[in-house]
Amino acid sequence: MNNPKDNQELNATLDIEAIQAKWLPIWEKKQPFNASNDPDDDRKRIYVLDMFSYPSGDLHMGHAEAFAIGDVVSRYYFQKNYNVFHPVGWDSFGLPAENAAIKRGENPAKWTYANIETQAESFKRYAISFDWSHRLHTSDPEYYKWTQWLFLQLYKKGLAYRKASNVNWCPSCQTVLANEQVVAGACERCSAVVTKRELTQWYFKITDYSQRLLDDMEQLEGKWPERVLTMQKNWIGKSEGAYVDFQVEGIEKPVTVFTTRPDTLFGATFFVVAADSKLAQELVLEEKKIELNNYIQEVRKATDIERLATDRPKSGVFLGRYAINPATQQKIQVWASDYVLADYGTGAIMAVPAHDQRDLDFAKAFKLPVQVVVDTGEEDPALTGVATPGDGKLINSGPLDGLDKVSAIKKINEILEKNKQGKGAVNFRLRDWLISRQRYWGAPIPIIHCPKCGEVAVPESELPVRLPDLAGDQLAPKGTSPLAAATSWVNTKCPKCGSDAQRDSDTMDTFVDSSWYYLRYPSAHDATKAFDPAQLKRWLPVEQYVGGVEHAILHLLYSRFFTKVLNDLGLVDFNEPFKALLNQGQVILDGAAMSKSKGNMVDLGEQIAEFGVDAVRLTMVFAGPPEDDIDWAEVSPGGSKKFLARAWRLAKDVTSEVDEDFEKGELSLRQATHRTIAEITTLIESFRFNVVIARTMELVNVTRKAIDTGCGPKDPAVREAVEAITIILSLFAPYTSEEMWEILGHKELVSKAGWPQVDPKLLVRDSVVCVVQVSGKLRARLDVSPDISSEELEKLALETPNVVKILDGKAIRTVIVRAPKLVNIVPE
RNA sequence: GCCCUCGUAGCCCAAUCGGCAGAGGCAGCAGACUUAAAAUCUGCACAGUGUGGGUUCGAGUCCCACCGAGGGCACCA
Repeated sequence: MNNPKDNQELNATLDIEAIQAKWLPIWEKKQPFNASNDPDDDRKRIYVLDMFSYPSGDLHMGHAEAFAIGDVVSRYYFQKNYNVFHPVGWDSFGLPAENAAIKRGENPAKWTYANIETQAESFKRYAISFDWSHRLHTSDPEYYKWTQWLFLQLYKKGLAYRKASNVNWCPSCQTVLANEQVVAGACERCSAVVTKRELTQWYFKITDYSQRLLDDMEQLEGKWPERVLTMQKNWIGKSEGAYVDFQVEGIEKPVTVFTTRPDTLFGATFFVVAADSKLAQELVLEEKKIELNNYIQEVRKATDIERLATDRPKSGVFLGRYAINPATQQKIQVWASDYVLADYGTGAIMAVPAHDQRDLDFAKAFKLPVQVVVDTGEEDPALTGVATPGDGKLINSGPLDGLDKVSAIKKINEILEKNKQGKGAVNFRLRDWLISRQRYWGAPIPIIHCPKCGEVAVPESELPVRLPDLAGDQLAPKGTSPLAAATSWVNTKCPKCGSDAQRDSDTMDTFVDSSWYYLRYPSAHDATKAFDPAQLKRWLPVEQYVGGVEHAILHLLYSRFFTKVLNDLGLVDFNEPFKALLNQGQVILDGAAMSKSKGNMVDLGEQIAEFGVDAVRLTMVFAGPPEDDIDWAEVSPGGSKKFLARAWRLAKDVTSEVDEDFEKGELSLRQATHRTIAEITTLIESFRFNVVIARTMELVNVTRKAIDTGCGPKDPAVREAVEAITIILSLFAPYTSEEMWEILGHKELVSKAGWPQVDPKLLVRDSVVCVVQVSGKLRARLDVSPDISSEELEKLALETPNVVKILDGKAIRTVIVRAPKLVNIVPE
């Protein structure tokens, strides 16, 4: 069809390097993605946010996936002519910078800000549709000033406090960790085995918000991944039950326990307190003290991982004392054991071995009595060694006899309350958030310790409390904060009384920084306040948040907590920060997470050099549903590259003029185009981007055929199809689509093109295929009008030759008609 | 141990309400173009949906059991 010269021209390959070099400076100059703050701009507004980056080096494959996915959402709303706010920033405090600084003998700022610059350049090259004018870094004093200010607001409300406690200690990071940062007994960051230390630390009182953190999830239902909501629910861990008071012989005040099974009170045959609790020390008889303390020593030696092993035999010490079961008036032994936790409930339990496996294991180990009080129909736990925690009829329980679990709980709670021996109660697994860290590269806690006045808040006018300029060995971990050794910084005057005082030398967990950054973005450079209420009104809450599931119970829980606190303080007028959440998966290789130590890293820069930015982005989004992991060994960036070149060639083939009247175009291609647009619109809004791309590929194939063997390159329908393809591709492949848009003769950027309008007339089909089944088996296909009546369709189906043959004169029991798509004939 | 999600072609993945198992891609094969290769274009083949039951006119889709994979929680009383 074409002479060889033309052929060469038509098969020209897309020079990716060249178009990247061509468009990057143009975008840089035009900044097409800045949000409008014009009060008269009445377009719909939308805040699209990606979880910000930690500047540990250049961008990697994980960033490439997450930001490619977030960018589809952002660019889609730009095309829909929304006023989109899609800001960028860095979570730039944290340990990796500090460790690098120690190695290099520098201040962490140097490494941090160099990495930020590298990532910023990479983000630009990767063509993420950011509004760069609101850029922030959490390690800037202009930012952490407000982190400190927020700490003080919480402090004033009694939501930031200091207490001595047995805390998680990471021996490798040389700092304490929050509960959320301990994963299966190991440090979330470095995987070192976490140990316990008795230390005085700062906490945020997140437990005050347990119930609300649960209740408000109702707003997120359906808009956050189910998995994340479940994880948060589990983490908050609400248990309903009762407090029950036990008298202990020789002790004045009763000891209270928390139980979820007050109905089994008559089966409580012994009593256990946490070995490492104060309570154990109060209850232990003098002559048992040495034994108890030896035991505690033993327990302390065990790591969390050993402690958590479920097959570990129960251990404990009899404290020499007896408690009185308030229901049976029986004397029961009081023991101390490490299977009871000091910081959950009251640190003491009533043990019901018949109906709780842990208690039964303990009873077996120390030959304590077992009393069945619920008849579950199962065998006697004392004989089988298997506790029966299920529901059944209460027995051996006086007034509770014959009741089921729910009624028994209700009744015993009434009795306890009447006798002032207890009451119904709720307990949560969630612990307060430990926020102090014994490291340098974080926001200093704005508190001064005065020998006369005690804890004194740094006056707001003196914020920020800047970090002193330390470097290299000065930052080396010593088990206490490096700031403590910076004497000229630590030593100060008490703001209240003026006497010699010392600054708090701990810094805040970096999760504090990230708990409010989304509030800072709209007024990122406002030096007078943390965030601007007018701007918050304009943009918040975040409409669509995009990020990894690894933050399900860290950043996402903390941010929800912060928002609720600020809501209570009257500083924000919403109580959930992120209306919708999209979790992207990980990029893995050969079924395993990529890691430097395994040496199976895929380098993003190399992938981009080989396939181009667009092909890498397209591959990330086409690989599968966004939340699935992408195994880079199983996907084909080469295929993406080929597809993009194929699409680009379409643009080159179009020979009609820019202002073509599409109405004059060939009908079947127009219908295909409009059907694709209609379908893609709903697919994008449900995040099914892989299917969007598949549909686009289909349209490319159809258009190719139309050009080569159909209506030809000059038909207006071809231009319409290629323009639609170009605009759709602009969500995934910014460079290729920009180039295509220009080839098509447009002067504006493709990001300003606007989402193509669907003409409903073109969605109507003049005939559809109707499936005719006999007993559910496909027997014929009919071409029918889409608005055919059921009666007519049934008649047509019954007349179909093949159907007549299959039925063979048999009587018909029923005919199911789903006009116009299906008829199912069921013979007797 | 408890809870959740998922098992569709050699591979990655599609399949509104239960209604023709296949849209798209990778890999494969064949052809066209080419001196040849690459590139490009065209065409082809491949599974009956992890297994066993059940509900239904009809099940990839709903229910039950089992197997397998992934994830979460895990001495939280």
